[in-house]
Amino acid sequence: MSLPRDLFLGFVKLHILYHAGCEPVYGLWLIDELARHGYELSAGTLYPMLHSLEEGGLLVSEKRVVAGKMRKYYRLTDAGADALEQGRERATELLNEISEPAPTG
Amino acid sequence: MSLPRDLFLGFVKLHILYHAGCEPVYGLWLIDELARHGYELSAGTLYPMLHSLEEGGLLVSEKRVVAGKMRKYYRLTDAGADALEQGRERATELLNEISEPAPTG
DNA sequence: CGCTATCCTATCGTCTGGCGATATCGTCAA
DNA sequence: TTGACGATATCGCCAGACGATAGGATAGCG
Repeated sequence: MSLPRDLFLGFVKLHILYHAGCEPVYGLWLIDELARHGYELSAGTLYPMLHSLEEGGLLVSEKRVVAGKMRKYYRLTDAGADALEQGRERATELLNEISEPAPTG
Repeated sequence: MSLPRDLFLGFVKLHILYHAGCEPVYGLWLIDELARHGYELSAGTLYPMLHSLEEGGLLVSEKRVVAGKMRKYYRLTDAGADALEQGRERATELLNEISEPAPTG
């Protein structure tokens, strides 16, 4: 059985921030990359997500024409790097906690 | 600067599942416990969350009267344990990935 | 006994956001 | 010009996050 999606969306965003920190990324590439990690999102989910991340100051975009196609490349901002770092810490803390054996019952 | 909340809500739910797997938990205790981990959520956020988790079959509840007060205790179901396990894996994978040093720029 | 404080859960109204489906835009090929 | 293709943008609906507030049960006080 699959998990409710809302459990994962934060993870997805963190992934996006990370990739945008490695190199400029664009929509369809992200959809593909995330699918490789098991997160299947449609364009109707990803693009608004990107927009809100940009609006929130975590990403900045820049239009480029590649092979005749317009692409919007997103890069991580300082605030985005900060958010990613906080996400890292939170995720570490979460894993530390939930990885302790839970008594069944 | 604080992160957008939606980055964290999945983490919060995983925390809840974990705690519910350790021992039966109830609303206000969770609010307190989560606050200790830096997640401040109000009752209006937590209770509907609990309800939807139960509706989704990840938790089951049981009413108990403690010190004269009615409390609804939530425990993890098998499906919930499964979800938690998947969350663990995802979180591990996420951390593995985003912990690699990202080339600046 | 009634009053009030306390503890805990439930819900209302609003606004945000996830989603599939669809529209749109720019370029290349013929 | 038309069509195909790579990509982004948006519409419309429904779920859900949120603060605020209500509800309900009991204990303690007088």
